[in-house]
Amino acid sequence: MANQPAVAKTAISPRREEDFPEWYQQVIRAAELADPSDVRGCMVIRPWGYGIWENMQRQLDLMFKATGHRNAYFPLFIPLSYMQKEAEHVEGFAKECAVVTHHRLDIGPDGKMRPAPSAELSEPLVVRPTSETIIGATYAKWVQSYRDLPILINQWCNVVRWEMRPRVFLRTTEFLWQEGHTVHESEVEAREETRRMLDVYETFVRDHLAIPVFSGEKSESERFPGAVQTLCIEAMVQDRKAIQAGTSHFLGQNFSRASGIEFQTRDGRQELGWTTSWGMSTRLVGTLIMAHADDDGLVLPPRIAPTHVVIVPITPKGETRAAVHAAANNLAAALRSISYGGSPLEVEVDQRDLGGGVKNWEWIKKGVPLRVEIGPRDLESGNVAVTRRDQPVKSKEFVLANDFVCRAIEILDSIQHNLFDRAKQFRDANTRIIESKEEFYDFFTPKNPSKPEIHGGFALAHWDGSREVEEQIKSDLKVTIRCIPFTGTPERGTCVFTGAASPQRVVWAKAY
RNA sequence: CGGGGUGUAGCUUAGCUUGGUAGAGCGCCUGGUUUGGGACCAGGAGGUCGCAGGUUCGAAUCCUGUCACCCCGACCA
Repeated sequence: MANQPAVAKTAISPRREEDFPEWYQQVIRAAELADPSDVRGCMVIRPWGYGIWENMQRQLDLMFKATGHRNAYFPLFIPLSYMQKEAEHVEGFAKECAVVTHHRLDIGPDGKMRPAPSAELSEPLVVRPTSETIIGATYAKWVQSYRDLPILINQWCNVVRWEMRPRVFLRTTEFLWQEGHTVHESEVEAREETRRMLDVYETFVRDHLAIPVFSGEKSESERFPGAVQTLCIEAMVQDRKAIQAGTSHFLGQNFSRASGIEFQTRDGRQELGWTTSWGMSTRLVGTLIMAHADDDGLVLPPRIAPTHVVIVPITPKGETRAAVHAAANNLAAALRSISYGGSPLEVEVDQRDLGGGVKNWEWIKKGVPLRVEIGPRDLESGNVAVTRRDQPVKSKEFVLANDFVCRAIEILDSIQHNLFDRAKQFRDANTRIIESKEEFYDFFTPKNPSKPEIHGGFALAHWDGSREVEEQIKSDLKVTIRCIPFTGTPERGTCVFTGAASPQRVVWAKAY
């Protein structure tokens, strides 16, 4: 007998605990979500990954429409002068802007193509890192009266931020996102909008991505450049780091002032509009991966999966092949007639002439919620073998095909809830109330500094509100305040670092 | 932009010290046996060894330059 390996073979290597960043890359590769591109910092989003993004878009779009928003599209290019309009905004984005300076190529003296010196733009164009400025300039033309308000617009588009250290989905130079931009008559209304859209994100991430979040406000140092207030939702992924899953900004009158969004009020005065902006991006795909995937690959919450059920026909003998395929297709048809989350169940029959094991493992790595095998033995019994992706790989269950059809939605819902519960349990287990500086430093210091193990988590600790403390902690531990959480009953206390008064606990963590 | 490292087939890589113009595993293709946990047998395709120059009869190997990428620091959805 050969030696049993110490740990079961996993589809993804290394495992999460061995090397989390490398595991993440391998999951993306194994699940065929995306490829790194020849252009540094950019990615090719493959159909399986794009399918997930499309489902995110579809669901969020419904939610935006339901809260009164409409889609529009604004230019990719922003005149350089627009970027200068809001001082903090310029400072925040200047270091990561791609700039277009020419509008033609020609052949240079060395015989190679180059931007034609004769075709230099009189004013350089910035590829949008976000669209506040150009949308603001447009809104300034649209708004004259309080009757023109509110303006509630969203756009789906790509943006470019020239990042030093790209990582697929998490931090790419070009990424896809959604940016909402609204103008309101009053501060109260704009603040309500800011909070409403954060709640939309929280609901979406909880109910569709099965990820629990802390929602709250950013500290001043983490605020969006130019915003008065930045709200966010913060998730914990499996290496216990925090990741911002969505943000909503109350911009006050800063961008209105910069862009000249002015309107006549009900009592005849001229007033600046109150604006908001809010966004979430393809980063959520990365968040989803790091939140739920395991050592065998991706694990998709059913509500966001491009395919809910994959049927794998097992056809060992030639004479039963046709009958097995027919049974598989019948089952698929029955399942497709069921509605799930407002549209038909997505069912794939994998008829490729490959071994059952090979096919199964491919779907495991892609994270399909339910796998169903139909083989010759099932033709008479009417059974199918069902495996849930949230259960161990070999936990196959034989059930009557008809029963499975009846219970499919129930099982998917059960997977959805199980993934959420699992993620919440993980987060709660790694969220610690911390009362002293020593405890805090201990929590965020790995046992093995040369090759840090997965450690830390969320620390709920009192903070005196000073920027100095934030900077000290960041430089000592790379830990930052992820948010000042919304809480019904703030618990007063004293800062664990300075002993000064603290109005409430804040969430600290290492972050992506 | 500072410090360190690496470039050989789609991926992981051997060979480099001691020059003799490429080998493996996985993947891919063909045929067959298979198919209910990643199968097997046989055959096959794929590399101007990052790029440019130099030394040499001869360079993946030695020298010079250059480019790219990775890791660690400052920035970030």
